[in-house]
Amino acid sequence: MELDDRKKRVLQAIVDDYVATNEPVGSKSLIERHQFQVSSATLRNDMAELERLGFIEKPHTSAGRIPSDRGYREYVDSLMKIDTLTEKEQEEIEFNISGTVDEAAELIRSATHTLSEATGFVSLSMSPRLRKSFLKQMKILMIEPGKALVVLVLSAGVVKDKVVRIPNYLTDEQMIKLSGAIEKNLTGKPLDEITFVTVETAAKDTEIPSPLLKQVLYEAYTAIKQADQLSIYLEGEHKMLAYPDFSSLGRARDLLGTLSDSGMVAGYVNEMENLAATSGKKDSYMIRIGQEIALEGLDDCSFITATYNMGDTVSGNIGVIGPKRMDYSRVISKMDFVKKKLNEELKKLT
Amino acid sequence: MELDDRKKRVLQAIVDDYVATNEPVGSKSLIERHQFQVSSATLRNDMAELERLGFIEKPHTSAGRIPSDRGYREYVDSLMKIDTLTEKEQEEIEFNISGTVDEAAELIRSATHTLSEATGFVSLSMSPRLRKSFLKQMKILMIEPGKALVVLVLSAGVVKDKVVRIPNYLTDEQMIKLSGAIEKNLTGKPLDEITFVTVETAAKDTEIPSPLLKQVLYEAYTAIKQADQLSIYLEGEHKMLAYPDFSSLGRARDLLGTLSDSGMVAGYVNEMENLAATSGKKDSYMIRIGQEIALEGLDDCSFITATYNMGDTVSGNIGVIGPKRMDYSRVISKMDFVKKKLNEELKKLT
DNA sequence: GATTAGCACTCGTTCCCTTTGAGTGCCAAC
DNA sequence: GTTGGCACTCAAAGGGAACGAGTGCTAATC
Repeated sequence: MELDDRKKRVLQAIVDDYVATNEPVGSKSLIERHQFQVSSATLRNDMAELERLGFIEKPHTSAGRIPSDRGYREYVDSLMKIDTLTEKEQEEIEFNISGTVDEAAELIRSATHTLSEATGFVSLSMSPRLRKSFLKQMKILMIEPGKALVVLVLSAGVVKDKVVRIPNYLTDEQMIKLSGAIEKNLTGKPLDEITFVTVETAAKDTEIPSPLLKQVLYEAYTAIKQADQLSIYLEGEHKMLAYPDFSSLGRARDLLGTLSDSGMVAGYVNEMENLAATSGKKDSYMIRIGQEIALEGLDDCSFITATYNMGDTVSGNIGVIGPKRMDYSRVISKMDFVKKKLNEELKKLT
Repeated sequence: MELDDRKKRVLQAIVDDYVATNEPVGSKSLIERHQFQVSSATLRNDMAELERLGFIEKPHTSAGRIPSDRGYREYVDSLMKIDTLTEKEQEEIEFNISGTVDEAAELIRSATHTLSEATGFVSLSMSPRLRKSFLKQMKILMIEPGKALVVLVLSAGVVKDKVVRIPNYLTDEQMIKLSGAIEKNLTGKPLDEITFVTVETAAKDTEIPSPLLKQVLYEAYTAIKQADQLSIYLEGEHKMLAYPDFSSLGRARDLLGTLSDSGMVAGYVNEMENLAATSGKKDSYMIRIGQEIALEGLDDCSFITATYNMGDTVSGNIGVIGPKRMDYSRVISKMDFVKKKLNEELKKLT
């Protein structure tokens, strides 16, 4: 059931006006603000039809219309045109992201910060998904008797480490031999193919007594697995309080409560990413609107994410969470630009 | 101008009632809820006097009284009695803090989490102040040409590291020689006594060409200095929205906005700590009430901190931020218990 | 001199009623 | 298919009365 041209224009105008004013849009104000060559009565008919089809809805009988989730969906999928950033906006973003930082994690964080500043919304970033990266180096450093530091250098230029407990009477030499053996056998293997058995096999030809070995191997193994763990960084949560969409304390609380559970949000972003990857669609961004977001308290939000890349096999996400009554075009173009810059800077690091 | 006994009791009762009900307290309800052997008129006289002295105030002419900042101050300084936790409360806290964690940072974080859960307020922790800790080990690991990892093991059992850029043509051996030399000369020195010059001197007898050396030394030096940097962790900000004290969107926004600037909060906590240290007062906690807190948007909050210890020379802070209309006794006793448990667990780690 | 009963007064809160106005749906005419 | 007209709806804004918890003050009492 395709919408005819005028209905499309009407829907577009309603979304635009509602985003701009936060007031339900009536047929009359639509006529005033836009060049429709028909009367308000005609628009009223169109609006009744749009409502019947589920694109717009009424807060109450005698009010104007507001877009439904489906209406926003139609808008972002086929009605809006992504606008380009001004020179100044571009410069601001560039200035904040590029520069002196020379560690990936810090770079990603500064991109996230920039994203929140530029949009005025909550921004987020996921740590790079390292399961496809491979081991380049592994060192085990004795710290003191019973304690060692496992240092992993991964292909994406990432360094991870973890303090582990080891048997007291393990010597420095044994440690070096062991890490050498593991390193030799596992270098080049993607993290997600490393299992405890792989690690055990790798260490076979060291002449360390087996019970001792087992404990250290287990620790080394968990260190490797931990490197693979996702973490999320959120910024600007408090900015949501500035939007009238969350002026009710209850909504605001639900929203911030959910956002404070970073594990949950991380899981959701991950899910979005997987879905996008398997669906084969190759948009430069993913978007979820209102009830499409399966997180409590985000019914009035939209959730937009994009993917950044570190080398060939490693990627992560950045994203924005804002009121669903947002200027999608601006937000998307800003996020797109931040992503682009971030990718460029990440490339420089490797 | 000492308050007489009855006035003290009146002030105490007003704070207690106001904390419990969030309603301005009138002379009549005071008589009803407490066993005063005098009439309401007498209390009215006392209240007028307490107001004149600045301990309580009226939101408007025909309302009851609420404690002023000064009133709360008097209350926490001399009126309240710290109550003890129930078995169950203690167990809950113990359960959450002790356990399997064997890294200090994680332990501190879990204590912070517990603190927020137990009080229902915002909790925070500062990373340990490492400037008084000393270097135990230093290793520089080659990662790839031009990149190395500086690993520092500090006396408090803390491990810090940083990826640094080094000249491309520096060899592995040179690196080992260099880190050996630095380590040998700086081991046992407190971080805050290490300057660039110290590092430079330490490396003197390596035979590495000087311009090369300079860059690496500078990187090593910044790595050491960075280890000393304070960071803060905040949790439970959204919980503040649940309190009627912040039911006005504006207040809530100011509060969360300020809390989101973690550098600022960290600076403030640090200042509190320094002040307490120099003033020589040896309370187990520090407390700031309302306007005493020099941070925007925290006028209606109280800020309570305590100090945890890692070894002899290293310490950090944990703290709680809640509405100043809080049950101080409960919060303080909970924080005290969390601190005690945290200290115990930290001791086990070393 | 401290305490008390009594009383006029204040002022935020609550409730109810009216008015306003933007917006709607529907119908008959074009 | 489009339009002007019209009756209808309903949230929001405004006004005013009644309420009531609380106050300060005064004059009497212990």
